[in-house]
Amino acid sequence: MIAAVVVDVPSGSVNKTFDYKVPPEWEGWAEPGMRVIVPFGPRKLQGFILELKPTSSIKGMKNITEILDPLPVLTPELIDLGQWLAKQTLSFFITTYQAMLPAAMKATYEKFFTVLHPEKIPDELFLLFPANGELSLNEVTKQFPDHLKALRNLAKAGFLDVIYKVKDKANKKKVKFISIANRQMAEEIASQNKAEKQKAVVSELISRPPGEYPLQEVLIESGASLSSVQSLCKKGVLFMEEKEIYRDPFQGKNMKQTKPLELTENQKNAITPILYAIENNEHDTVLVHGVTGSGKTEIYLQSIQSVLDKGKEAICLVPEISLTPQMVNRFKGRFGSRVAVLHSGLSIGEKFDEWRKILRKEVSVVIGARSAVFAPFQNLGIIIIDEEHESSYKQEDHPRYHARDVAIWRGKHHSCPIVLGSATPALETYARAKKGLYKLAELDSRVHSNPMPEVTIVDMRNELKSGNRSMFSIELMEKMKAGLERGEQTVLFLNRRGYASFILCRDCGYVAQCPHCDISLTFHKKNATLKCHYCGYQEETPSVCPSCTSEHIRFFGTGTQKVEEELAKVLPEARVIRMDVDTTSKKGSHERLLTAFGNEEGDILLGTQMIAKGLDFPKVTLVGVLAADTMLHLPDFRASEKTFQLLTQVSGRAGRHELEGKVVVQGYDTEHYSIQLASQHDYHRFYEYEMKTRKLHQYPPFYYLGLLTFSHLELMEVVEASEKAARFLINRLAPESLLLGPVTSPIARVKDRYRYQVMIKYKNEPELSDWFEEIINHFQKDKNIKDLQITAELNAQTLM
DNA sequence: AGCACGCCGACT
DNA sequence: GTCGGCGTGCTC
Repeated sequence: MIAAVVVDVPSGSVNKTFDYKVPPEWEGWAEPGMRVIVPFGPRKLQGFILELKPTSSIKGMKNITEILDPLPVLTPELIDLGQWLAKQTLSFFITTYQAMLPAAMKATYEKFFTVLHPEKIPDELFLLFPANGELSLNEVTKQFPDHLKALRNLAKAGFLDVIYKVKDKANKKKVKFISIANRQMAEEIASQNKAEKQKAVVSELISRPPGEYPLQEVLIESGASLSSVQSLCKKGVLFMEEKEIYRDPFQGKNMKQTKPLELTENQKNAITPILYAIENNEHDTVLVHGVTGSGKTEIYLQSIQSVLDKGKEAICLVPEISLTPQMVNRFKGRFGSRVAVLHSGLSIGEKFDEWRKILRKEVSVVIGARSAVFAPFQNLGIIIIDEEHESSYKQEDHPRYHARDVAIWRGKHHSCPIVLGSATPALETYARAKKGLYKLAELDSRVHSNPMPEVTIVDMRNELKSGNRSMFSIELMEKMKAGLERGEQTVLFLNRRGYASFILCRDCGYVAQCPHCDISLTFHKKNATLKCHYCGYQEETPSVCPSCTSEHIRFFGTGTQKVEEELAKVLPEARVIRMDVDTTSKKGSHERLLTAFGNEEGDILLGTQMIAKGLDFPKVTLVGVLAADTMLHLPDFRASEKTFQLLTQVSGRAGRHELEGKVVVQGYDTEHYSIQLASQHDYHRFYEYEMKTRKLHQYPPFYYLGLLTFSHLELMEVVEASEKAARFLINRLAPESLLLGPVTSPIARVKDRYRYQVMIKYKNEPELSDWFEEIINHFQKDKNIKDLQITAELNAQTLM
């Protein structure tokens, strides 16, 4: 039997399967989707079996070295999905398969020297070898780099052997358990008056119901040490066993059991097409467009319930789930231990454990971030994507997939519904729904029919004119004070995107720039440094302007720290909880701060993007947006859409329960339609307006956006390469397609590399993927241009 | 991606 | 003469 294997080498020249013989003893065990170790040249590599076949035309095939999994880790469906995805995203096969699995399953490689002819090895080198005879090349490089050469030469001469080892990153967590092996002996020891420690251990176990207990726990309870337990095991009184356990990130947390809520008329209408598709095993994509607080989550939960009732499985995607422990609690509360949670806040090991629960069919619901869309369920009944417009559903490195596309692919495969939920759907999504490609369910009122919060827009230019130079408008100040007096809470949102704190000279206008990238440096107060967010370059903050030596050089822009300081001045009695990258970098701090705010240990929650979504606190009656328009001027055709979405999300944090909510939006470009329409909670008018703009400028959803980006240290090289690519494409594109460029990228230089791009706006170019591939291959082979980097995207979300 | 093989410059 | 620089091409 022959196995076709993709190997763990992300390179174009080996982006195919290699045939290996399956040793007879593994026939019947080996299956497509299993990870294996195979010899590859002189090395050993991890790989995936994609296919088993009886014959092969390859001469001199080698044997598979080892099979790593007892069960396939990729289902046949995922194997197909990977092929499609590789083509779609112009990625290597191995890259797509690795993206589907938890990081813990990726291999690490290590080389070792072993001794073949001891008599030929000088003593000083011989001494380096550990007892097991395997000397790690890595260790040598680190500790005795001087000996490296000698060892290499000995290997070349054949006196040493080099062996290659493939290891799993995966560490199945193991814990020792003890139990009573012989109860009669145990009771004897417990009644004796010698060996106090042993007696304590045994008594502890006798006092418990029969069964196994974690060693560590018993030791602590009895005050004994490991040696007493070991001698008891030797005597045959106790039995000790190592067991694989799951790390449980939710250990010790009590989930309140929740019951399905009665749906409103509105919700019933929305859930009908979903339940219909579930009932009839039909694929359908349903967009649930519901204003904030309209009860989308309850629709998700009840849809999932109906999927589970049919014996099927469900995936629910949420953006960066660690941001909403509330959401996890609701799922765990409804479905208990049938839920696995996959999000970026978990350690590699924790993610691995959650994932294994899915593979072993120990759970039937997964809630998680983007990559959870690959959960290896085999009987999938629904995929829900909450906040479907979120840009985090698009992976920004290879494979550059969009979870929405993957979900729909899987929905077709399993004949099951895909539910997209949002208060502010992506324009693409809403357009498809209107066209009838997706079903549209509108939820236009909040569950408790409490009104949408009243939004006031404040033009900060007027504030400045009337002499208010603080960062809070009179209106916002008064409302904050009033809320404080009533014992209510405020959320202050600072939109920092496109508004980094940069250094500006007030005399000559000099702005500190990164010497390696075309971008201004960001001021970090912590150690008074200027940092580049693209390449990590750092320098000290100058005290005089490097350009005109003026001393009037200072940092502009508003950081959360600065807002916090200002708040302390104007509202000293308010307790402020600040949430930003600085205060949430430690694991769990995020949740802790939110819990503190929920327990009313703070009056004002001040933060950036991370507080915009999903928070639901009854006492919040005021939301302040400090700089609503900073994103509008970014070179991004989605700027208006993103601003509208963000303002709508933030406003939605106010007045979700009995108390009425108010929102104050501050900005400088307050006439802008995305600010005006967000304040009126009018998605539909925003949609109409924005669609006109997109049509006018020929952007998505009217056209797909293909993007080729070239980068090189030499400007001339990128210009030439991108022009060549443009010429290649222009002859092939359909007449209604548009080719723009080559032009410099919005960020013209990153890490000293110049960046040029070619943009293709197209409606239907089935061969574009092939042409992109051809271009990439061409430049890869071209020996006249070295070190040219090309990235290609068929459906670019941004131009940066 | 690695690694071997192979062909040219600077050393014992 | 040889050690080692990196350009080239292959890995079932």
